[in-house]
Amino acid sequence: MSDKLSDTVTRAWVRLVRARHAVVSAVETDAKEAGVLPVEWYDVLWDLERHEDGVRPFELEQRLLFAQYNLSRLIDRMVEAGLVKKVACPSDKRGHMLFATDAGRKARKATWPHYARAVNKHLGDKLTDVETEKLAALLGKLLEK
Amino acid sequence: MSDKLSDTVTRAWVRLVRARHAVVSAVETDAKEAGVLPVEWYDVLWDLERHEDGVRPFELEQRLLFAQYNLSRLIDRMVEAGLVKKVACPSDKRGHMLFATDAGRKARKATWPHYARAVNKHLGDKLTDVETEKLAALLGKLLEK
DNA sequence: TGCAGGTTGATGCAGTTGCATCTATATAGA
DNA sequence: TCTATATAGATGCAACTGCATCAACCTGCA
Repeated sequence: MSDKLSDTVTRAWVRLVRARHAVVSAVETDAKEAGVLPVEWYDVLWDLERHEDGVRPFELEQRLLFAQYNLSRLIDRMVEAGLVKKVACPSDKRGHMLFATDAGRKARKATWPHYARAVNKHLGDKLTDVETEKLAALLGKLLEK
Repeated sequence: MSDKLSDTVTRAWVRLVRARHAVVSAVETDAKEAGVLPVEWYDVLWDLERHEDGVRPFELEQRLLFAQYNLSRLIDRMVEAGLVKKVACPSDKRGHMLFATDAGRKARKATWPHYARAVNKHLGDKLTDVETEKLAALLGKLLEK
């Protein structure tokens, strides 16, 4: 393991940070202007909709890479906002199951086209299909092991 | 501009967010364990070292993509920590010039090998040189205009 | 020159994050 | 069964971020 960084690796590192920052902040700015849900809220709701039988917070934590204490409070806010429902978990008294409420489903649905548009604009439109595929593949390698 | 997101674009978007998160948080964990400077501190110092004649905060803001209010306070903390020196700007009484102190230079230098190792480990070693080059090129396209 | 509008940087405040720690419950093993 | 250890989730506190706004200063133009 070297203490030297090649120029190539350095460039990839810097650009990974910057490109993500550029894309995410552009998308979030668009979302904010449209007055729709923040990305994390969207992601949580989307996960809950795909798992209709209820989701334990720790599952969400693993799938969406949240810090435990952040997720705990995010869920509180979403419950407060009426988008998520918390139900005591019958099989584990420490925990609870989470469900999207109707309002949550509705809000997510209304949010979706804004994200689609923004992601297309700030990411999809800047690359050809082949390039996008390649990018996803390379990023995937960074996520392995 | 479509309200539909292709699977490919979606995958690239998700992985951009996750890969950056995975790499950055792994690198920061290593840095924290080693007790060296946080990345933003490193970046600021590095920029100051490369511009020996002093840097205006707004330049730093543009080059390193900081929010103005965050940078303002980050600089205060770094001045407080003795790593950065603030000098009234002779040509513009609103602003000041920033310089790295000797302690700042020393801290940055001590930090460097840890980042190099961590970035190699969490990014460089996961891709071939050609792949890294390609990744940097594709990410670069996301940063254009 | 004098003023309108822009730029630089700071800051009060509310909301969020990170860390450490706590409680309650579950589970594995003596 | 009883205990030790692990896991799920919450929370107090300090630090940080985002927003809005401010004061000071600069610049261009009438």
